[in-house]
Amino acid sequence: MDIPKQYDPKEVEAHWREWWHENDFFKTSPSMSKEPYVIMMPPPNVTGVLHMGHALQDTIQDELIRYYRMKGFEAHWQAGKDHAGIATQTVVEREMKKNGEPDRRTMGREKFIERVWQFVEKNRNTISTQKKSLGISPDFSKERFTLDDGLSDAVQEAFIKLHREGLIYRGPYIVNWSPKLQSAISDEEVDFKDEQGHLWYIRYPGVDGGEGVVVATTRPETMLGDTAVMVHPEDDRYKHLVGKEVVLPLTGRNIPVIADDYVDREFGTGAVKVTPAHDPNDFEVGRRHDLDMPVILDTEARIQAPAPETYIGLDRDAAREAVVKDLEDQGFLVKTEEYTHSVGYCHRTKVRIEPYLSTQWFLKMKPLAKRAIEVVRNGEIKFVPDRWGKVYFQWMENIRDWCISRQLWWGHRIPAYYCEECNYVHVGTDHPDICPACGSNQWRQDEDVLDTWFSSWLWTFSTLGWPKQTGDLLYYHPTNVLVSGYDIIFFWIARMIVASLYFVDEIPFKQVYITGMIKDKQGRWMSKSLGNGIDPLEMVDQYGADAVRYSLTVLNTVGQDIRLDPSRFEMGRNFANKLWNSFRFLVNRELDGDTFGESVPSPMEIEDRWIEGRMIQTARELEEKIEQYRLDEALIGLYRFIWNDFCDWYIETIKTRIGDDADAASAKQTLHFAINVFDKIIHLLHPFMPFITEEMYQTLNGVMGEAWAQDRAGSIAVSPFPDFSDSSIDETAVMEFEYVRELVGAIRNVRGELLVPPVAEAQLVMRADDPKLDIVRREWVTVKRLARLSGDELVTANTKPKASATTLVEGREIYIPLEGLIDLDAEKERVQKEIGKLEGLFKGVEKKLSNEKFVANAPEDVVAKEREKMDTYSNDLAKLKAHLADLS
RNA sequence: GGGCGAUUAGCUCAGUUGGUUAGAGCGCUGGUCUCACAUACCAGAGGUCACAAGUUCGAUUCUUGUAUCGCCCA
Repeated sequence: MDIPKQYDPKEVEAHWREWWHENDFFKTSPSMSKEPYVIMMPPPNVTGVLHMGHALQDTIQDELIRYYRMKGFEAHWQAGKDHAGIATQTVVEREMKKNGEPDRRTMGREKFIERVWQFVEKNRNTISTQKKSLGISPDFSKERFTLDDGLSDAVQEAFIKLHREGLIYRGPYIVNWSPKLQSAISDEEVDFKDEQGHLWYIRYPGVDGGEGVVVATTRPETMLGDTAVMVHPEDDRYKHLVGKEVVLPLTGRNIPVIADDYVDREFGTGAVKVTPAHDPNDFEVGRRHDLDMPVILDTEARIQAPAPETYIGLDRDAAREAVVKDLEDQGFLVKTEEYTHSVGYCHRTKVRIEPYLSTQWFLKMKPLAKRAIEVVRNGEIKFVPDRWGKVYFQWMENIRDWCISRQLWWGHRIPAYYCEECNYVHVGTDHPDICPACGSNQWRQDEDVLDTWFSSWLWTFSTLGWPKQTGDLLYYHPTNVLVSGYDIIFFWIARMIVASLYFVDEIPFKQVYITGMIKDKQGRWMSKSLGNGIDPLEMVDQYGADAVRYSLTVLNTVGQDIRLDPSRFEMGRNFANKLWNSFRFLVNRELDGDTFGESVPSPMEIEDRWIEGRMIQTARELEEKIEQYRLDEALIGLYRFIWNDFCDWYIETIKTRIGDDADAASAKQTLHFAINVFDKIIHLLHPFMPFITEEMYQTLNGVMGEAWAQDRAGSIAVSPFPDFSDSSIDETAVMEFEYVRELVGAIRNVRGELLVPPVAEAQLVMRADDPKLDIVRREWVTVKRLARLSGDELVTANTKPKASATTLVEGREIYIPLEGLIDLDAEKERVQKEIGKLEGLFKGVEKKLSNEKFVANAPEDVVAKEREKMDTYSNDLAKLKAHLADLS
C-alpha cells in the first residue's frame, strides 16, 4: 500500500466529516433493549460562530457520547440553536444600518421580524457546519430551535402555568435598565466594577431658613428626582428635623425629612437623599413612606420632565456636570471627596446600567428554589468538580425575582392581552372575545418579549416534545450530564434545574460537568477587542481536528482554566503522526488479504503477552477515568501506552519477527496478532480522535481480507468498545518482558553516558550465576537488537572481564567490555556519579531507619519497605564501589 | 465585606485513605537521517513543591496564618 509518510488530516477528515451523518450513524430512537445515554448540547446562538470554548466543550461531550455509544448505549446528543433575543436583534439592526435600510421602528414590527428571520435562515447552519469540522456526533435530525413552533408552545405553556399559579406577576419596580438596549435586563446580566468616583456633599437648606441638612451622594444628578431626605430615627443629630421640610436646590421644590431605620448612620453625614424612581433602596423607602416617584430620566438616560427645564435633554453624564457646577455656583456644594464604589454595567453592551422605575413582568423564584436546592443537596444532581455546588447554593439561597420581560421584538411575545377599554389583563394563548370586566371586544397584546433564558431554561424537556408527553420525553429524560462552563451556572444551569423540577417533576440531568474556560497565553479572556482569540477552524485547518481535540482534552484538567497557545496543538499533531506511522509500518507489509482469518491468533512470544497485558490494564484505567470525567488522564494514559509501549517497545521488538529474514508463515501470524492489537487500540482511541481512527478502521477492513472484515460494523463509531472484563493478564510474561526492558535500558544508559556511537556494537557479558540467564538467552534476538549488541548468543563469565563498564540490573552486575569503544576514565566518572546518587538515597533511608520512633510507629509494611530499600542500596553501592576500585 | 480557586522543572500543567528516587508535554544539553515516523529515535541535565507555624515517627499532601495572582457574589 502506498501510505504517505506524514499524516495529512485534511483529506482524511474531509472524507468522514459528512459521511457519518449522511449514513445516520448518530441517529437515535427510543429502544426498549438499550439504556439511553443523553447529553443536551448547550444551544449556540443562531448568530454565532465557533470559538474555542465551543471546541472544548463539544470535544468533551463528543468523547463521552462516542464512548457510551460504543459501549452499547442509545447515545443521544441533542443539538439545537438559541434565538438569542438581544444578540440577534442587535446584529440585525447593525446590519440594517450598514445597508442603509430603514430602522426597525420605521419598518414596523411585523416587517422587522420577517427581516430577522431572513437573517437567521441564512446563518443558522453556519455554526453546525463549523462544529462538524470537529467531528462531533449529535443527532442533527432531531435538531431544535428555541423559536420553532414546538418550543414556542412550550414557552407559552410555561408562562401561562406560572401565571395561573401566581408565580408570575406584573408591576412597576426598579429594574436594571440598559439605555443602549432600551430594555430591562435581569440581575444576572449586570456586571459590577469597582470605580474611583466621588462623594458629593450637598446642603438642602431648611424651608424655615434653618441650615437644613447635608446629604452625601455618588450620583448628584439624581437629586432632580429626590422626593425626601431620610435620617435614622434614633440619630440625635437630626431628630429635630424629622417631619419638617427642606428645599431641594435647583428645583425650587420642598421635600420632607423622613425617618427610616434603613439609614446607615456611619455613612456620609448620616442623612441621605431619596430618589425612589432611580435607586432600588430608595424605591423601597418610597413605597414605605408613600412618596412621589418622579422619573426624571428617559429610556436613553437623558434628563426629562419633571426636572427643571435647564437640564432637560442632557444625558446623565452631562447632567451630572451641570448639576454639580450649579450647586457649587449657588453655594449648595459643601465638599467633594474621592470615593470608590461599585458601578453596574450591561453584560452585553457594556454601557452603564440605570436603575429605573418601570413596569415589567417578574417571576417569583423563592418558592421554586426550594426543591432545586434540595436535589443538589441530596446528591440527585452532582456538580463536577463539586465546588461549583457551593456557588450554586450561594445563588439559589439568595435568589431574587427574575425580570423576564424585554423591550425587544425578536423573541417569544408575552402571552398577555390588555382590554383597550378598561386595561383588564388576560394571560393565555389568545384573548377572549369579550372583556369579562367591561364587555369590550378591543384587545391589544403585550408589546414585549420574554428573556431568551425563559425559553432555554426549558431546554432539556422542550426539545423532547414537552408539553406533549412524547415517547422521547419518557425515554431520554432526565439526561445524564450537562457539560458547560461556569459562566452560565446562574443564567442557564440553575434555572434549568428549577424549570425541570417544576414542569416535568424530574431533575434535568444527573451530573453537571463544569469545564474551565479558555484563556490566552497570558491568562486573559479571549475577546474580539483584544484580538487575542484563537480561531478553532484555523487550528483544525492547520493541525487537524483530531489534534485539536487531543490537545484540548489533555489540557482540560479538573475545571482549571486553560491558557492556550496555538503551539499546544503540536502535541496532538505529533501524536496523530506517530500513530499514523505505526499503522503505516504494520499495513505496509504487503498484506495478502485473504489469508487473514477472522480468528485472533494467540500470543506467541512474551512481548505479545506483555503488550496484551498492558492493553488490558490501559483499557481498564481508561474506562475508570472516563467515568470520573478525567478525560485528560484517560487520554494521557492511552497516549503513553500507544507511544511508549506499543511503538517504542512492541513494534521495535517484533521487527525481527516480521522482517525480511523471518519465516514467512510465522511472520504473517505475528503481523496478524499485531494488527489485532492495533485494531483494539484504535477502538479505544476512537472517542477522542474519531477521524484518524475511522480512516484506519476502514483501511483495515479493506486490506485484511473478507474473512477478517466480515461482521464488522459499517463505522468504527458504532462498533463495540473493546471489552476486557473477562481477560486476564499473563503476569509471568509481563515480568519477564519488563526485565528485558530493564536490561536493555541499563545497557543503553551505559552506552549513552559513555558516548558509545549508536552504530558501534557493544558486547554484553552476564554473570554465569545470574538467575535471569534463561530469559536473556531465550530473548537474545530482542536484547541484541534493541541494545545494539554483537554476538550470536549471550556470553557469560564468572568474573568481570578486563576493562569493562559495569552496571546493575536488579542488583546484579552486567558487564560491557569497553576495549575499542571508549576510555576507562569516562566509565570512572559515570560510576562515580552513580555512586553519588545512591549514597544520597542510602543516607535518606538510613536516617529514617535509625529513628526509633519511625520504626516503632510506622506501619510494618512501610518499615519493611525501607529495610528492603536499604539492602538494595547497600548491595548496589558495594558492587559499584568494588567496580570503581577495580578501574583505578 | 463574604466566598472560591491558584502558587510544583525555563514554560504550560499533572500528582488523595500522609511514606514514590515528585511526573508529563514543550524547551534545554549530548548523540543519531538505525530500512514506520527528524511531527522521529537514544541518553541526559533541571525542582529547599510560594512563605511561616502547627499536627505527626514522617507533610507537596492535613490544620492555621501570611504573601502574590485570578474569579464569583454583595
